[in-house]
Amino acid sequence: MKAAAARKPAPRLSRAARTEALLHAARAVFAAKGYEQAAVAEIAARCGVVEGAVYKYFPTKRALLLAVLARWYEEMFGDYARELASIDGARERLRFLIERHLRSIRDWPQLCRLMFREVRAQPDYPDSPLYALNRRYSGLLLRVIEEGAAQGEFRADLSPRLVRDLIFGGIEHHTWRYLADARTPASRRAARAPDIARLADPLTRLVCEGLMPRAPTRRKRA
Amino acid sequence: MKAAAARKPAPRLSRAARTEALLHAARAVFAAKGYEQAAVAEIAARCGVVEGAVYKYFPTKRALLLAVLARWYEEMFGDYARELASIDGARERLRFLIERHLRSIRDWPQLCRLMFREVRAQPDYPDSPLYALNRRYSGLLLRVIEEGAAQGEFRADLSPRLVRDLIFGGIEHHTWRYLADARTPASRRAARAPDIARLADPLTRLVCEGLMPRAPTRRKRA
DNA sequence: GTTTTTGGTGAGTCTAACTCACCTTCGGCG
DNA sequence: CGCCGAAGGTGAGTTAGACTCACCAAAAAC
Repeated sequence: MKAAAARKPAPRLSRAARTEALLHAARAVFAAKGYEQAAVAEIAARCGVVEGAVYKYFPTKRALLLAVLARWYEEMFGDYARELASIDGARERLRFLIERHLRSIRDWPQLCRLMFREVRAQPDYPDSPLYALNRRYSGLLLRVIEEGAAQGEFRADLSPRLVRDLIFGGIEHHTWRYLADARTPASRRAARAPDIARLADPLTRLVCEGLMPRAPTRRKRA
Repeated sequence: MKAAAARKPAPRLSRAARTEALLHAARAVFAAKGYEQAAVAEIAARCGVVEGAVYKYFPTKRALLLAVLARWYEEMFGDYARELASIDGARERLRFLIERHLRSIRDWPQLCRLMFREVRAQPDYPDSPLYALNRRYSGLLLRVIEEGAAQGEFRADLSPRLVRDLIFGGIEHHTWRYLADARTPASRRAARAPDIARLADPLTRLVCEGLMPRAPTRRKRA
């Protein structure tokens, strides 16, 4: 009772600083509660402001979510392209991207889940900046597949987009249980994180070599 | 003005008949509007009853959704197992299930979307009857893969579950744009339905043979 | 020191899921 | 045929949370 339901005086920040604080708090609350269960009032309270203040910075709750995720995307995939450039061979590049994708899901299951469930499913998604960010990201994998096909390391009779979607969709589906459960600390105990070391390699093999056995598993020597 | 905002007299149905009518109306409304945009009042109105009446039959809006989808699942996959039994060869059975899955998505994109977005992502899903139905369905594909491996037609060094998830997840991801857009008749014009004939085969080839070229594409003769 | 700009407030409105006390019709039973 | 209990249906609530707005006060501009 020391605060005695204290009325809030008023801290005061610049627009940039307040935006930063709101994005930080919003990420935490969205990650912990999911979109619908998250209350704008709680995000505001964590910054020491009142609910109405949030709407001075973001027009809607949804816009706040999109801003949180855009920030995360930029943090995350900032230097993927650079790292990728230092890897030789289509198959090795493929494996790298598969492993990175798995790692993103393992490390940020709640934000991935928001991306999959709240953003990608909405009709306004194709026009949002997040769509552009996602295209840039998934374009990395697409280009690896296309280049692999152009140089004869991959077969050229399959749509690169189909291959890309098989990989991303397959990973998402395989890790879905973890994505759905890893919300509260309580449930995270039950949901075991995907073991990247044991997943990246079989996945790469499956995509590259297929389900049917190869006669002597001949490996091309460059 | 001919109805003059007519007050509703009162039709009256048995519990079974009213439940049926509500499920029918709810499927239409959920399919057209999605879960959040669907109003319980509208579902009720389509049956000529008032909103409160719905809650005599279903405890929550969500329970109504689950009942709608459970009904749909049962309609849909009633005789899959039987049809599947008449097909020989793991690869052919795989192709059959891939094609059927694509067909379900093409024919019921809105309900698939509800399944993916509203049901599967919820924490109560693993305890719901829908989860059991889905396990039964996806078990068909899993068993095809396992049997194919047991009989040497498929390689045995890959987790069957990983293969299954790659297929289901890949299909879902590849058709996502259609799933997300095919809601209103207006938007369905833009979202072209997946061409099953042009998708089932490459998908089967990709999964079976892999991304890397095979020397002479040797096909086993049984 | 005055004015203007802008961060912040708190008391609203609005919508839609859900509740509840009551009404009314139907089927059974003397 | 008339009563009565059960069950379908009603409509006026309650509640929660997103969003709005008129106003205030501190900082910045002049």
